[in-house]
Amino acid sequence: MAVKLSDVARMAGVSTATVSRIINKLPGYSEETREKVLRVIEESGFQPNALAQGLVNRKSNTIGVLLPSLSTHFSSLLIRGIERAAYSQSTGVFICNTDNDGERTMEYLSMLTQKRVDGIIFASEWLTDDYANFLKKAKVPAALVATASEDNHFPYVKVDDYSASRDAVKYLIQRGHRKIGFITGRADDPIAGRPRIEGYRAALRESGLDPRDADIAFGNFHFESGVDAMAELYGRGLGHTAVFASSDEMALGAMSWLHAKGISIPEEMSVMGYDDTIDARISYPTLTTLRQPIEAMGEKAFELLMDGPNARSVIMGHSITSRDSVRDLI
Amino acid sequence: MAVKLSDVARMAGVSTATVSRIINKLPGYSEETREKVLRVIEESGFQPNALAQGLVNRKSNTIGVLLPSLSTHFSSLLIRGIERAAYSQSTGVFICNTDNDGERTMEYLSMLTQKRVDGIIFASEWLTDDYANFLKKAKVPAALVATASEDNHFPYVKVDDYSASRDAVKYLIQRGHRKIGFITGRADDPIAGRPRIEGYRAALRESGLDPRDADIAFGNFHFESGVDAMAELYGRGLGHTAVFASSDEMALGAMSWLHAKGISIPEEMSVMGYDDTIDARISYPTLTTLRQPIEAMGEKAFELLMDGPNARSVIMGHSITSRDSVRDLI
DNA sequence: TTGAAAGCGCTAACAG
DNA sequence: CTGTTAGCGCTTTCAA
Repeated sequence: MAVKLSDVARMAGVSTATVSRIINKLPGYSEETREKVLRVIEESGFQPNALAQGLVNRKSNTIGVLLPSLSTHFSSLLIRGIERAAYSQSTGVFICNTDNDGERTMEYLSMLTQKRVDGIIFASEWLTDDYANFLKKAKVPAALVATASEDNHFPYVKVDDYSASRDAVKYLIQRGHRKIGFITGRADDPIAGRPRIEGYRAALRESGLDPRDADIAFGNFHFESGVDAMAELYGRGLGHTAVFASSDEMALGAMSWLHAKGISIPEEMSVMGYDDTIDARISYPTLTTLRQPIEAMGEKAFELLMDGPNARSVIMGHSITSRDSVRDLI
Repeated sequence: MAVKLSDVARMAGVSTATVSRIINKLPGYSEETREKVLRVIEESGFQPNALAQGLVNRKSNTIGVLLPSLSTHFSSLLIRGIERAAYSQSTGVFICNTDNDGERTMEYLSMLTQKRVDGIIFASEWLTDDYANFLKKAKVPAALVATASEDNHFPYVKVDDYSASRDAVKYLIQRGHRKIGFITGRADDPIAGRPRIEGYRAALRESGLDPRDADIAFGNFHFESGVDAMAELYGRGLGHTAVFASSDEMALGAMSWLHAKGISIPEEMSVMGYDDTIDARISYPTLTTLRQPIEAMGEKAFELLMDGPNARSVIMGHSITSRDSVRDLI
């Protein structure tokens, strides 16, 4: 069995209370005893049992992160941000891949509350009433990142998807594009779907252009769906000179289709992405994209959790990273 | 305060022992009491405190995963595999990004043992004596994935890097390539460096070709290093018709450089990768690559952990995924 | 089939 | 400055 606090106490000839004070850096002992105890700890290899500590302190120094996918660069960056912030506060991070499955999500929610995590970060996925109710009943602090919830009860951190999408399209318009296709999430997606579609339309309208439904094709943010959507869009023969995709991955999918058809980028077709993950750097040509500060959003989400009840939602700024996939038509 | 087991016991008019038996599905109660207790649990929203359970059971149903990076597809796939296996056994996964930093690694090792994880999976990074000694002293079960250790004390799961590299190069040779460049990790890397270099050389020699040091350029497995290595290799003017890179990411880097120079792939230069992550599918042309079953390796690593002392290391099979980046010269 | 009670490893009054 | 002791929420003999 591992050495425990009482062993240390005995070996050092002091009480458990004293050892506890020392390892927790509380006041109440002489420098002399401190050194002695520390030496015993060192020699014995004592590692306090965090389960016992958590039990009495009602704090596990642990959080959970729920996300719908582990395989996108978006997730990776988010996790990195969260992990970095958590590490700096000595807290452990449980990762939970929900696979977009309601049942898995509920089971993870339950597991995390049983493990008495100090908070839960819910990422990229719409927070349904079911989830929200569970969290409220279990009284687990939660923060949302890159999403929001029905009733706005939980603090969130995200970019303004409407403005971001609008700015991206305006960027293309400024460069002389008039016929702009859009590959995005479904309109019934209240976060990455509808607002971005509305932003796209607003940008066109503000420039006196006419947004048509046929200019839009739908995907699920992953590569393959970008390939398919580009094929569909191009097949409609609308004469687009540029296409804006709602994720870098879908933009790469679009580019892949264009390459395969021998349509040169950006000479014959400009492509713009959304996110600015490393996908945008590894593509050829490199991808001009709407940048979300994903890693910073992850860090911020952790902070929201730590802020407790007085946490305030934050809208992070977006920006445009210009690379080589958009042609200047002017 | 959350409702606890003793609350449930009181409300159901039974003892805590009985409730405990019921939630743990142990024998020793009538169907009638079971139903009553279950109803109370349901109505009260009781969630057993896993910290308390862990304290008495000496089992936390939790593992830790240490990896040097979170931002590669390799990591993502590995985590997915581990998480899937863990989820199926109701165990939580702490992710720990060491950033290839010894100090962070040691701190995480310490955090994980304090949290009394049931095991630690150590990925992609050479297990130094320091780490190994810590694990042995703390008596935490550990398993290695995509790596191994100095003293071979811990079970591991990996592919045979030597054979894999050799097979990849033989594949190129079979397609008529004679001048083959190699972009790989440093020779002092005992896993992804040296063995792959030796495999490369062996393949050449076995075909009567002469492996030269100048045919090799070094990278760190990431995209940018692939770009640089390709530039260097090409600059040497050795007339390569193919280049083999020790990671898909580096292969994409190489392709990016070739694209930029107007060198067509695979017509003027064939490119082959290693891993078969989604990077190989999103590139254009799609990448022919040496496939490691990364996700399965993750699952297997978890199983090794659960197998306890009688876990046996396993070499996973590799294969070659043919796509469009290698030209047939025959 | 059930309950009383000791104990898992630690913290925090409280007393000295 | 230091020790005693009563929990934290659960499991598990042992006895009934």
